[in-house]
This record gives sequence, C-alpha cells and structure tokens, in this order.
Amino acid sequence: MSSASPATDDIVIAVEIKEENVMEMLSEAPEAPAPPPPPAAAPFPMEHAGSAAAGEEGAAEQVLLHTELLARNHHAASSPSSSSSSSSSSSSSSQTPLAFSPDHVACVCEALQQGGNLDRLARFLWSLPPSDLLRGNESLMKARALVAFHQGIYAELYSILESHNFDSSNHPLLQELWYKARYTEAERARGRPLGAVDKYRLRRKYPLPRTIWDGEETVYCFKEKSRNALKELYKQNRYPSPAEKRNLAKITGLSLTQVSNWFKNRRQRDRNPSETQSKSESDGNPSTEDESSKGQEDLSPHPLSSSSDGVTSLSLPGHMEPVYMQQLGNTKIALSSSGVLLNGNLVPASTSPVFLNGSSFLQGPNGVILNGLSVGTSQTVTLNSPKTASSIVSNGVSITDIISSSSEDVKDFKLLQASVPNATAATFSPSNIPVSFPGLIPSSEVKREGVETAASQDGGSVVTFTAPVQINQYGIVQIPNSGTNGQLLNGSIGFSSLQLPPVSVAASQGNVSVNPSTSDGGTFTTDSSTVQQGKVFFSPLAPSAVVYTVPNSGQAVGSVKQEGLERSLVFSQLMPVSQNTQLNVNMSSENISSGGLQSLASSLVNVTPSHNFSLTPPTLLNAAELNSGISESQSMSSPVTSTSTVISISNTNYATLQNCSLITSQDLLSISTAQPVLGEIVSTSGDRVSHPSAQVHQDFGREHRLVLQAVPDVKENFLPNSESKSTGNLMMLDSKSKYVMSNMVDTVCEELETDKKELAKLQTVQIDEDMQDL
DNA sequence: TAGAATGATTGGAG
DNA sequence: CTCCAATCATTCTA
Repeated sequence: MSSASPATDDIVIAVEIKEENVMEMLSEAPEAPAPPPPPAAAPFPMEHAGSAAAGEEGAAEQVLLHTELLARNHHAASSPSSSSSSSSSSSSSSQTPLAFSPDHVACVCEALQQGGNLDRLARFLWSLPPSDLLRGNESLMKARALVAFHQGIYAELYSILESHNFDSSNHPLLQELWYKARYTEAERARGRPLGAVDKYRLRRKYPLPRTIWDGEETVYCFKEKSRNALKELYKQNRYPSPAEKRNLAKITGLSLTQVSNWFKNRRQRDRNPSETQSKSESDGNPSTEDESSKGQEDLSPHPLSSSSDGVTSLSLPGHMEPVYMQQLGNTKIALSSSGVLLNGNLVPASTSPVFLNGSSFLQGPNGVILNGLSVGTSQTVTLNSPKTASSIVSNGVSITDIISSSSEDVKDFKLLQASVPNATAATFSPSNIPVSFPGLIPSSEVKREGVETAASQDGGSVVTFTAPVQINQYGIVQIPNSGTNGQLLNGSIGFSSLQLPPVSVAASQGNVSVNPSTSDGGTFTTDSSTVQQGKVFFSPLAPSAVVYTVPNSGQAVGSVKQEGLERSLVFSQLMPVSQNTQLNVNMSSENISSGGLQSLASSLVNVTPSHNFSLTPPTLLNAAELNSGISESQSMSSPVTSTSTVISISNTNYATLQNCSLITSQDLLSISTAQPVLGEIVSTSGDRVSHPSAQVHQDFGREHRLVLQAVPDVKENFLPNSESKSTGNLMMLDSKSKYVMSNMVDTVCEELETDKKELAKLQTVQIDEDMQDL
C-alpha cells in the first residue's frame, strides 16, 4: 500500500495533522498535574521554526528547552533553582537524567515532530546527552531520522532507519522518509526531477529495510488468485451485480472499488480492438470470448458456460449430474457430479454432486445452486454431450464420470493427471496451481497452515496436512500440500507408511488421499468423540452411514436451521440413517426442479491448487443403491459410484470440515454440522453443542466417517456472517433453497503462506510421530 | 530503457 | 450510482 501511493512532496504534512494530539500528549505525559492546555503550547515558541540553523542561539535554546521541560515535568514540585542550574549543554544536561526521562524526551520529540518544528527538534536532540536510556527510544530515533532527513544528511538517516527496529505505527512515515531521501538523492545526482518509473526503480533498488517494513509485499497488481476469481466471474458475467461484486471483493480481499475498476478496465480493454491483451488472457480462444460475451447478454449470471480457461461447459447426460470443470492454474479439472474432489482428487461420488463453495453454492441433483449467481438448473451448467469418459481408476480411485465432456478439457485433465508426480494418479491437482471454479462465486476462503494430522482411530492412518487448508474463492476447501508428494492413504500411494486399511465395501474402493499440506490449526476429526486440532482423523467407514438431512420443508427429521444468511448453507442436523435410509433434502427452491435435493449427492470438498489432498470415501456406494433411497425426482440413469462428502464450514473462528462421510453400500451421505474445535483435543460436542451433530456422532461412533474439521484463523473480513448466526451450524439452507456456504471459512491464508516451508518440516515431524504412535 | 500490462483516476452521460 | 472513454500511474518484462 504504502509503496503504491505516490510520494507526496512534503512529508511534514502528514505530521502536522496531529498537532492537536501532540498538545494532548504534552499535557498528558507528565504524571504531575498537567498545565492547562494553553500553556502547553506556550513552552515551545515557534519563533525559530524557520529554516535557519540554530547557530549561536543553540545553547540558549537548549537551556530554554530544558528549563521548559523541567518546569513542565516537575511543575511546582521541583525546585526552580536546581532546574535552572543546568546552565548549559550536555555536561549539565547529563546531570539531569532524572528530569529527562525517556518518556519526557519522547514526549517532546513527538510534540516537535508533529508540530513540524524540525529545526527546534534538531536543536533539542543536539542538546540531549548520549544517554543509553534515550538512545533506544523510539520517538527519539524517529526524531533523529526526521531531523537527518530535514537536514539532508541522508547517510545518517539510512543508518538510523536500518539500525533500529521501529514500531509498525511509525513505518509509514519512516518508509516515506526512506524513499523520499532516495528520490532526492537521485534527483540531485541527475539534476532533473524523477519520473514515476525512476522512482519505481529506486524503490526497487533500495528496498525498505526490515526495520521499517514488516516484509509484507506491497503488491500493486492483484494477486493471481484474485485475478483468477475476477476472470472467472467476468467470463460468466461482464456486469456483475453489486452483490456479486461485494462477494467477489470479499473473496479476493480486494475492495469493492477495485473489483469495479477491474471489471471496468476489463470491459474497456476487451472492447477496444486495438488492445490485444484480452486475447492473451482469453487463452487465445476467441470463441470463448464470444461465448462469454454472448451469454452475458441473455443472462447476467452465466455459470459454467464458458469453455475458456477455467470455465468449461460440461456435458451432462440427461439425468446425469452436472459436471464441473475446475481450473487449476492452467489445467482444468472436471468435477464430476458424482465425484468428490478433494484437493484435486476426484472421487466418485453419489449421484448428485453437492458443491459447497464459499459462495454458497450447492449443486443439487438436477440443478446448480449458486448462491451468488443464483443459478438455477436451467441456466446452469451447459450440459453437452455428456459422455463420461471411460473411467479411470487410479490407485483405487475411480475417476469415472469425473472427466467428461468437452474434449479439450478432458485432454487437459488427462495431461494434468499424467503430470502428477509420484504417480499419484488419483490426484489431479497440480501443485501450486491456483484453483478456480468457474461459475462459482466464491464466498470464502480459508487457508490454514499448520500441521494437521488425520489418524484413524483404529490404527488407521495419520495424515498430516501441512499445506494450508483453504476454502478457495469459490468456497471449495483447498488443502494444498506443500510438496509434490501427494500421497494416498489406503491407496497404493501412501503417506509414507501410513495407509488406511481397506475399508471399502463398495464396488469402488474409495481412497483417502491426504497429502501433506500446510495448515496451521486445522482440525480434523474422525468422529465426534475425538477432535484434535491440527489433526485429521480418518476412521474406517462403517457400513452404516449418517445422512445429513436438511429438511427445509416438512420432511425434516430434524429441525433445520435456516438463517437467512446470504451465503450460508446450514445442515443443522445430522441424521443417523439406518441402512437404506433415504436421505431427503427438501428444498423449496425454484431452482431445483425436483424440489428435493438429495444431499446424497457427492460433494466437492476441495480443490487444491497445489496438491493432492484427496479424500475419497473408503466406501463407495453404487448409484443404484443410493438411488433406491432417493426420491423419484432424481432420475439417475446411469450407475454412479457414489460417494458422499460433507463439508462443513466455519463459524466465526474457524471453518470446519466435518464429516466427510462416506457411504457404504447401504448408506447415504452424512453431513454433520461443524463443530467448533478449539485447539486442543475437544470433544466434538464443543461449546456450540446444542447441535445435534454431536449426538449423531455418538450414535454412529462406529461408523466410518471422515470428518474434516478445522479452519481456524479466519480473516474477519471474510467471515462476516457466520458470527452471530449459526454458531454451530456451518451450513445452512436458505429459504430459496439455495445451499449456501455460509460464512465460509474464509481465508486466512495469505498471511500464513510465508511459513509454509517451516510447516512442511513440522509436518514431516508430525507425521513421523503420529506414525510411531500408531 | 522502452513498451506492454494493469490498476486507478477523471470527466461526461444516463 | 454505474457506465464509458480517455488517460495517468505503476509494475513488469524483454
């Protein structure tokens, strides 16, 4: 920020603003009864405020200043004679250390600085004794820097700035001093004023010392992640609504103005034929541009219609679930409706995919609910020839149905797959590639760094996530791992020696792949009973599944909390579901044709840009089996290996991924509500206990569930809503039948990323430890 | 260092 | 207020 702002001509200007405050400081600083406000200004006459050097008046000034100080500080308490006896200069001054405490000196320095009286400040500094007490004083150092700048002694200025760690509150001013001095020097050397580029080069050449800079990058350009999010939305809708802009702003961390400017500029530059820049961004695929722009005319929200980079229209066979393409950086990943994508890993899932994204996006069996976009089934996914590609099974993970549709996308996808190191075939997440879900409006992003381990209680595996777990812009939980070493638990690719015992009962064995990812406090729990922060527990799936029902209307087995959160999807209750139990999720939504959303649908849990965090339900359920319990409305033409995933999302402090439950052949999906996990091992029942989920967990303690829980450290700006609303409930279903991810857990990430490496190390250690324990 | 890319600003129009 | 066009400012790159 600071670097982005053009340098102002007069540094002092900023300082002068607070002159009133300075006076307050002067009056407050002394513990002794402060003199009345008017006198406060009196002791520091401004007559010498001019540029003239102190000259011979210096000594007198010093005496005056000291006397003034003493008079102020000691007021009537101290004897006037003793104070006045400090006749001159440093020698005598050194005798009055008691009179000039560092605080007092700092007070005077601040006053003079903020008053802009640098000449007087210089004289005051010059009169001070070289006291150790004073030497390290922040205000004094700042004053010295100001004086050095004012006097043009830049070498000293640099020395001061580099030698003392200044408080962050002083950074802006001192940074400006630093740059301004550099500019001035360069201007003098060149004999001409500097242009913007010249200044930029100087800034690059003379980066701020860490003593006055927190090291945080001042980025002029938006982050790639933000830009991708903007692009994605732009492809779908060149004219986002204010709500969408706000949503996007929240997701990207940009201001609303920036988002608006971005769209404005983008439209302008796309409009302008002379500028070819748009071409480059559009992947050189003009058709895409046309398509997007064309689509924009009819409908403002255009989810998933574009085939350009990132957004791909996928074909959906008649009754098939929609397939979503996800872009990971340059690659696209198709998220099949029937699959669960975890960290880029697709897992065959139940018939109807459920997408829970930050923006409250849920995909019903027949429709897509995009909260931000409010996309109904009709608008939604363009389903082309739904030809699901031949299933690919890697490492036990069936990719079938994952990739379908447009050949380009499929190709990319395959390429991606092939490129995955370590032969983690199941993992489709290229490392370090930003994930974007076209057409989805992200609402939250969660990034967590730290070590998170998942362990199966029954001696299963321990998984550590070192990479930040995040819910990406689109609300998809990302659990990037720090390295290329994606590993699958229960799969051939192992997490070191950790492997989940083959739990799968169903035809397609689900694999759980958990790659190390950096996440700091993520908590994953196997079941309700065990929650340990930073750890993920994977327990074998039991034959019985828990179905989480969100009975919006009527059918509810449990009460559904519907809080009108704009983007919240609340699954308030977990329902124990016996075998063959149907999962009914009724939604009164106009968007969903069936009127019922079977939450059996597979869920997209994550997509990690970089890595492989894939969770595959150990057990996969046949579509047929699943369908049996499903309402008729959901016509499932093709057998689909089903998997359910649960995503829970955070509340104010953290986002919880809970119960990614798996479905056994008989079971459905369980989505348990998130439960707060605070650091230590906590029973899942947590404080927000009223939540039934805890009970549900109890009931199904033996069941094999995957519970992902965590997501602490949510940036406050990203989690506006969850706070007061549903503490215990992470997801809510709004009245319009939209599943919205409420308050997702939004990002925290960026700050954390810096520590990835360290976290990776910790992860390794953690893994080892956990393994030993096991 | 020039030029491209990109974010921000300004002024007019609706 | 948003949109647009023009333009400026900054950043990046060859």
